[in-house]
Amino acid sequence: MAGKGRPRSESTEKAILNSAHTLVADHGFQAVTIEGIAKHAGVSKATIYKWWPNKAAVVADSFFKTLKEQYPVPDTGSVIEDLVIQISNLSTFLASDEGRIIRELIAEGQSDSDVAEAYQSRYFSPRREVSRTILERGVERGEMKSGLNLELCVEMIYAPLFYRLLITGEGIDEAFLRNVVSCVLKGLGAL
Amino acid sequence: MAGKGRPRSESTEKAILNSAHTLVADHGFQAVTIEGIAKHAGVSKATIYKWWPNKAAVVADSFFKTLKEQYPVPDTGSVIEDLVIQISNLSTFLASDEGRIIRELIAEGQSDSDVAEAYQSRYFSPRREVSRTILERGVERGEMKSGLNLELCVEMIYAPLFYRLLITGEGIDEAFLRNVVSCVLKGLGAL
Amino acid sequence: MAGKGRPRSESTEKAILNSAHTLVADHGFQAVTIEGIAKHAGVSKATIYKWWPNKAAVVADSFFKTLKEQYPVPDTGSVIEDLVIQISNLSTFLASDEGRIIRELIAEGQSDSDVAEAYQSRYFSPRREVSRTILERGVERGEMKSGLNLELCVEMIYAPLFYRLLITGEGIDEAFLRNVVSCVLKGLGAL
Amino acid sequence: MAGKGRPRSESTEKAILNSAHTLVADHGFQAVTIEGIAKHAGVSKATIYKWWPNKAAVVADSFFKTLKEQYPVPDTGSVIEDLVIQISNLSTFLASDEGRIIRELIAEGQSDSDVAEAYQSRYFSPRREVSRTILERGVERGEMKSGLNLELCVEMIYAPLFYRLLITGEGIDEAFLRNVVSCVLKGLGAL
DNA sequence: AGATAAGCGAGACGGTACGTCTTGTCTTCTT
DNA sequence: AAGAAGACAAGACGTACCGTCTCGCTTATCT
Repeated sequence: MAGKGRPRSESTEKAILNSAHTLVADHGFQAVTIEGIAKHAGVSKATIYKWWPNKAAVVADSFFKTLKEQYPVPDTGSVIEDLVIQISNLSTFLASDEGRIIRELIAEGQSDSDVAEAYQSRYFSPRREVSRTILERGVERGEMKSGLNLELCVEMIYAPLFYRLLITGEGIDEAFLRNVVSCVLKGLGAL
Repeated sequence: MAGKGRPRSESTEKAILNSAHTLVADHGFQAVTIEGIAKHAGVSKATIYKWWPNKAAVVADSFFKTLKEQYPVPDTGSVIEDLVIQISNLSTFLASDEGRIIRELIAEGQSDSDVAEAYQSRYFSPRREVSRTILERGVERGEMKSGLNLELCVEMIYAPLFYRLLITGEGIDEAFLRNVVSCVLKGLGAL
Repeated sequence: MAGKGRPRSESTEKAILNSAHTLVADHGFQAVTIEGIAKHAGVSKATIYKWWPNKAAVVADSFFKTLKEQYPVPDTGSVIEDLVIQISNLSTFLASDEGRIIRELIAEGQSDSDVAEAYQSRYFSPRREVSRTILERGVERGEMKSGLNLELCVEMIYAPLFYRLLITGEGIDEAFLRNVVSCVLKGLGAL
Repeated sequence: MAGKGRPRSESTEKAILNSAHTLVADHGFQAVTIEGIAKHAGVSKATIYKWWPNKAAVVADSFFKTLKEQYPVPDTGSVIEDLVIQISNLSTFLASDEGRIIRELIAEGQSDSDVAEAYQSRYFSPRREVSRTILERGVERGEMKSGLNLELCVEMIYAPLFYRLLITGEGIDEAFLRNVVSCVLKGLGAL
């Protein structure tokens, strides 16, 4: 734990991430430049390049570090209700101005696997885990049959959300989500 | 109404689109530049800008014009089989090197609505229409109940495909597609 | 002389050379940057780099193109007078603010042989030639003996000038120059 | 009053000067950086900046401290021979790889008066003093007339050397130096 | 001995310029 | 007109040094 040399400045790091976040939220990922982030943060470009390899990495970091804590896992006693609440929260966020960032990160992830890895592990995995927990709780409670392919179940519930967000751009309302959830549970024979 | 002056050169347009396609296929969307396309096509940059507003437009055009004709609509007599065949063809293509282009166009579409509009109307709509036809044929045949929300049905069948392609990057095999299709049809009460 | 493509803009070139000259005259060679020249000239950096390889080349060009015509070759009938007049003019210029530029170019020339070549051929050679002409005229006139090593003569007359300018920094007055010229002519047995 | 605190490390100073000298000898003044010297010497940049104001100061110091002792003052009994020997030694050194450093320092001196002052007082003055001594000895010996302007004499002997080194780049041989020396002595009426 | 003070290596940092690259527009000549 | 050639302004790229700044450690002198 040598710790030689001047230690990294926390305030600088924060300034960079805050600036990145602000700028991307205001102008979109494409329009933001490292140079712009540096200027906005009152920081040297070299300092940014020292700690992050490229714009996507800074923005990803800024996004994930700034993220508010997750919503609490809903627990109404009904699997369908719980799932609808959770996914509804998620989709509200993803459709928001703030959420535009992650849509743009997903876009970036198509050609930068580091970014893809980042949103997978830092964003989606934890959220999928919550859905899984809800499902497992339903099985324990006897509300749902056991022996289901829960992975597939989660996947099919999340998929239409992203399909609308990324491909068709259609709006997402609770009725749609409710339809999706009940269709998947019925279709997999859970109910 | 021919118009005065020298007419637009067809060979030039072809050269541009071919070059765009080749270069994107070889190096990826991000790495390709208008300048590169112009050089590769032996064409002036200004000529490209005259007919397309930006790189994405050229690449989109090159992609859709180069596209081979669609597979014939499958007709085995079974809705599930037909759907699985169709989606399987689609997913095979999307997962291929060639298909990487459309994944990158989807990425680009997150911040360029013209591109989004383009792949919607020129690529996905026709394919969704095929699926819809298959479903309608099933209803006519009495294989499926009538009165279903076919839009939702198509959406839920396509969604997991793109979810894997764009978000998780997981591979797609026929078993997965078969699961998805039967789950959706069952879930919506079609069978 | 094909002349394809947009021709090089004369006004741009002039703006660059003028800016380079102004800035170097005002702030010195070291303090001037390509970026600064570009900004001052209202020109893109790339345009400068397109036509000159580096700062020294631009400055050298700007210096030599801006140079007023030479003083007329003096012709008083006396070799000594003529030489003193010519060298005096030269040294007055070299010691001036304007002349600081060429002193700095000579400095640059120590590590950039292109620059060295430039001031040799574009500045000093023509001036040495004038001195040589004066000497030759003296020989023709019978004022000086023939058979002298004129090269050496010119060299020894110019040398003390640069010695003071570059090494000792001492001022140069007419008396000094007169001493030098008469010493050299006497020393080489010209008189 | 030795002073409190850890004393300046001699080995560090030596390492810095040695590195500066080596690097400048190998790559030239322009290509050398403080950062490079620090790295090569295994020393902190801040330590260099603590004791020297800039690169030129370090290099000047390194050059003058590393300098071998001067050649002994020649004493053949002939002023011309002594002068030729001395100047020949000097010019051989200045034309060498090692001597390139001082040429580059002279260049630097055009825009940094501290450097100019340094080579004046630490390098050229002592050498001019030697020439002066030779001349005075000649006067004492009766080999030369007295009442001469010795300053001018020394100046005119040194000048052609530097003129060739710095301006024309021409080589310097003994014959040339002999010509110069005898011309000057004759020209000033010393002989 | 303990306190005090400076020297020093390591390395972060803001700043500035580098030289390159691409964009989108323009000007000229050719077809 | 259409188009190739290519100049151009604009501005970001990622790199390199500059000179300054913490750090923590070392090495002395002075209580």
